[in-house]
Amino acid sequence: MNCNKGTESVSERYSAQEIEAKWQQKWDTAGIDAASSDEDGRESYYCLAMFPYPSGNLHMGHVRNYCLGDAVARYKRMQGFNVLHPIGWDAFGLPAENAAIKHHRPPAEWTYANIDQMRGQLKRLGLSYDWSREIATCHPDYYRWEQWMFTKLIEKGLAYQSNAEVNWCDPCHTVLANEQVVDGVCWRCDTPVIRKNLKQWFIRITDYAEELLADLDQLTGWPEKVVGMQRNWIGKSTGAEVSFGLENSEERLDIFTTRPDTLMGVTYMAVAAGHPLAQKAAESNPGLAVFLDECSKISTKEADVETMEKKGMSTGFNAIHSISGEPVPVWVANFVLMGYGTGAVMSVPAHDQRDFEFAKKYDLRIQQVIAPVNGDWDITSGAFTDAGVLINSGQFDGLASTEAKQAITVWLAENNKGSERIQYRLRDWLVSRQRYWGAPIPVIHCDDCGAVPVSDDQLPVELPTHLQPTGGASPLSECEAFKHTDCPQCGKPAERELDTFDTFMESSWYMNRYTSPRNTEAMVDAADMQRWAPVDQYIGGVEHAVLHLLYARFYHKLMRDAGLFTAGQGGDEPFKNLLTQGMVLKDGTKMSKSKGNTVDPSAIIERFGADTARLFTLFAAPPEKDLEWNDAGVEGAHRFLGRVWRLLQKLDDSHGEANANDDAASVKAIRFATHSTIKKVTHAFEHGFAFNVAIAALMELTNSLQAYEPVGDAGKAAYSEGMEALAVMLAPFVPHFACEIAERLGMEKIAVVSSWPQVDESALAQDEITLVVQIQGKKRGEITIAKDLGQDEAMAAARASASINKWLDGMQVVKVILVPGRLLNIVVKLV
RNA sequence: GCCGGGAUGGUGGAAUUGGUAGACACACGGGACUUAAAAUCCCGAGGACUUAACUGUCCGUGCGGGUUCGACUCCCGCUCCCGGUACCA
Repeated sequence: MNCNKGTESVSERYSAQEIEAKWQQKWDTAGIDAASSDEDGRESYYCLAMFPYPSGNLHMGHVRNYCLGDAVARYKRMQGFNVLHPIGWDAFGLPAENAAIKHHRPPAEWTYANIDQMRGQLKRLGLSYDWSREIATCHPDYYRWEQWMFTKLIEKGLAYQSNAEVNWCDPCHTVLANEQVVDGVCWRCDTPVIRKNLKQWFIRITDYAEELLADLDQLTGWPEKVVGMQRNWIGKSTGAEVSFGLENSEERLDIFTTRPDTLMGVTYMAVAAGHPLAQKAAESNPGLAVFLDECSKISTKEADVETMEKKGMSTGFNAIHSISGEPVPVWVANFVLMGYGTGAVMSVPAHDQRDFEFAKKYDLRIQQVIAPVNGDWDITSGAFTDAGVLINSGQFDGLASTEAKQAITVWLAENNKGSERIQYRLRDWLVSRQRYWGAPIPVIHCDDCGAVPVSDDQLPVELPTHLQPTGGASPLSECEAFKHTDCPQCGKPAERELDTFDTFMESSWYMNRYTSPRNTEAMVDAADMQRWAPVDQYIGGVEHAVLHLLYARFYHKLMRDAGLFTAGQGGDEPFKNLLTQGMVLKDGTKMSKSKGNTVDPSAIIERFGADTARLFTLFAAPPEKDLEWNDAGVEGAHRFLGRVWRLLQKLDDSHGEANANDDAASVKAIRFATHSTIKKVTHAFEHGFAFNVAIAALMELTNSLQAYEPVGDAGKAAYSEGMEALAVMLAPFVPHFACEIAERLGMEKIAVVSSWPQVDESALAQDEITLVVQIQGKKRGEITIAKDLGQDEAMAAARASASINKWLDGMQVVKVILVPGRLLNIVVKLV
């Protein structure tokens, strides 16, 4: 190694801290991170990473998310796009209230302090955000538009009030979030939670179910799994609504079923504990009243409801079978929920496994009405849940399940006992939260006029920010100044709604607000939407695959339908491409404070610099997979930067032009390395963002350059070419470092604004190729032949190799498969 | 429970989407440099057996089957882990 030439730079070691401070200042001065509002001929590109909840400190999951986004944003800038890359704070939410209780500070104080802290950390990472567009959702300038939108939804009938159950803790006198219910008890006082019915606000997302489902087809830039999860979540099913009569009553019991073909197999009905029929039965049945009370002590979590022991009790009432007219006992079951559909289901134990187990447990009748098309089914062994042929179904006997669904539904409709019905699993969006730290729901309750939306000129309804939560009832209920107001309609004294919005409300439209974040005239500006929306690349955790992403898609359509922009201006969908990143794990589980397995990004940055932190998080795993944290790996990333740094030593001041026609084999090899790396790294940015592989390719190029001894002008030029390409391609990942290298290479532009390198195809041309030779699909050797040779020549070359030919001895060649440029597989058999 | 995803050396991962399994890195071992250490550089390495030999053979991508000239990749059946499950965000 030629160590003497570069003695001056040897003494100067790579110092991340100095370099990073220097370049952050330079970028800031140059203003290269701001999205340009001028028409400058560049195409727009909107890159968005999910904004953070300001929890206190940046964690590694944030670092990963934002480094991914920054790599994309920087790459697109280098490709010549005018890039919008904003950041802000999802600042309302439960943790702020919890912290407020713990530290006796109002949540606003805690939240804003965290924002300041985390903003500093993001800046220290050198992320190329347009800070002039920063937003915080807890600011009235932001949530006023959400309140405005809600009043429009009330006017349109898209927002409404209805009863819904919440987890209630009696001693704490408060509603508990699902997260605060641990094994059925309150996390703070260990009291079993009970369900409480409250009047709450809903938004009719079900009105948009069909469009939300249909438009999934447009989302070709989304991972298929996310599209599939949304499709399942919406859960469209076609079935029948069936109306059962009740013995000795005028009332009816309505249910929905996806299996009308099994209707003749109904042997009992099951209703929710909260169903009027159950309540009525309990009045004269103390045992049942006790059971209903027990049912109200399950948390509202779906996982709890579905996995608990299935229990029931008879109401003593009978329903009348819609077709047969036979009496059918009505039971109360703890797994039937009020508020999902009609709060009642028909039960067919012969053809539904849960019903089967329930029937076995309580010795209820099992009536088989579907038989397998081929063979028999032992109905004592379990439910037969497949489609088949109808039996024991009177006039419908012999029909196949699909025909029977149709026939029975038609019969029900003709006899006024039901109809075909499309049902969605998706339920309307419950947006009320009985919490303080959220956007106030802009409604005033008047004794005479009812729930009246706050008028435009009275918006925003500002949340008092000085209140102190205690863990009990919402402090808003004790804030007289907030609570009391006048009815906008009749002027009489009235009370404000004390609930606040679900924080998903804020995160459902922030992507659009970034297009005109300081707009005081409207929620968004149509021209700005035209320019930037939809988001070209959205990046965030898989955990948001359903809820956040579905609500945001819905809200986008609400905004469109409110006339804020047209489909042409903002698209029908808010996010064109989606990258779902995996979590950051340590010791196999998600990093979290409670588990004590967190790694503080600041400590890494302090020790190794931002570029090392960035490089490691991008290199350690493919973006969509979970990333296992590894301290040693961080050191490895840092060492890599040191290796590149030392490559500078090999350069002297000659900078000739690289020439593709230079025939020196070593020049050709290094140029091949350079240009194949450009190809690989570019491919990573254009297809799937496999940055771990892109960085591995850059490491390989580094290894090649390190092993290369530049000789003569052509050699030096090829070396410079490789170094410059390396510096520019490193810029999206380790921007400070790349800029410093580029500057030291004497490049005219700093790396972050350099244009992306082009592949010189002539440097990739090869005269000879290596083919793997397989016999019976097992690798037996390699041959190197001229690239255009065919199967016969390849066979000849294979036979010429002794180590290959020995496998062909005494064999008859049956078949030869040549995969051009890859392999030759020879299939043989004994002669 | 239901929906979705995953499993490849000691570790993180790669494999041009059916064509050389283990790129790149971490950890480890050996060597060079050094008074020494750090840093750096060079070399080695999936496992088993075998050879004078990095010779050669076999096995190997969670488990059990299948399709194919050829399977980490496709199909069927499992196991375990992770995410979501509507009030954590």
